[in-house]
Amino acid sequence: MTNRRDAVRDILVHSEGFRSAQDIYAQMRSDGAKIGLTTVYRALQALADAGQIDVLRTDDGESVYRACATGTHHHHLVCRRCGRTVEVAGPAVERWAEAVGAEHGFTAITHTVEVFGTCPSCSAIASAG
Amino acid sequence: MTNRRDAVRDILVHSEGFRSAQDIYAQMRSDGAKIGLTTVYRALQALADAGQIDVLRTDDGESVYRACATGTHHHHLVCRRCGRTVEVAGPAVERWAEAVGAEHGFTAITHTVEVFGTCPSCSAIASAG
DNA sequence: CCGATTTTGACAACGGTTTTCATTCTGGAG
DNA sequence: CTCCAGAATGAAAACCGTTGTCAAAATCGG
Repeated sequence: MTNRRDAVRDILVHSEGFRSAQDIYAQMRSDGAKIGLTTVYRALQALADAGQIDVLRTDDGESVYRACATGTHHHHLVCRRCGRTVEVAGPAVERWAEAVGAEHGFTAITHTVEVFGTCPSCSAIASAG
Repeated sequence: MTNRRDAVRDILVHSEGFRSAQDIYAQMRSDGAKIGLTTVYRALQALADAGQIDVLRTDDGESVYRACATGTHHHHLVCRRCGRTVEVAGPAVERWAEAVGAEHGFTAITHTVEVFGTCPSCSAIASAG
């Protein structure tokens, strides 16, 4: 039964930004779901393995997950204040990464790129307050 | 006394790629140094705070450190096989990150970029073996 | 040398993640 | 429906890197 897995994915699909496993677990429990933390982790791993969600590590070592709109390669622009996330394509970076790798004779280039900033709403709040 | 701190930095300076705290600790002990793991962590934090070393998280949540040649902003091209690291400047990425942020109205843009690949030596080994 | 301050490091605590293992659920066979 | 095998589940323990605690040791100023 992948019932729980679907439930976990559902949370992610309806979330704006990245969510942590514990976060998702807490929400499911407060929604009344009978699910264990273990199962949340397992569902998350399964989804990540299936390429249905993205995973990345925060600076404090927590894994965060997000259901991405597309299955294609892209990066994220994340608001450091509210967590709002925008998916961005970056042909320029892809080319840059390839070029940099090639320049040093490296092959099979991959890369991780994350852009952080303060979103318009949060900027407004910040400058107002 | 920053004796230990210097010792820790020394290890990093003479290392090719990124090293983990535990890794550094192990090496110092096997070199005969009388030092505690706690102190290694503290030294690493101090060095990172002083901007003398770079820190990043591996995919499995471990923090790894590296003494960088320059104090200016740059990124890393890391061999996924042997860990060899090349510091690369990427004006193009900087501009791209700024542009992407601005395009969505985000301010105070920062970014993390890491490029991974297989270095020439390791490529040779791989194709040979 | 003496006291104040800092540094050190063994050990415990922490927190997120993973493993363990007994229980529950599922689906097919009889 | 009952029985069984295999998969899924989840509570609790184990793990592991990291951080905090606190007493002992080193260092500095006088």
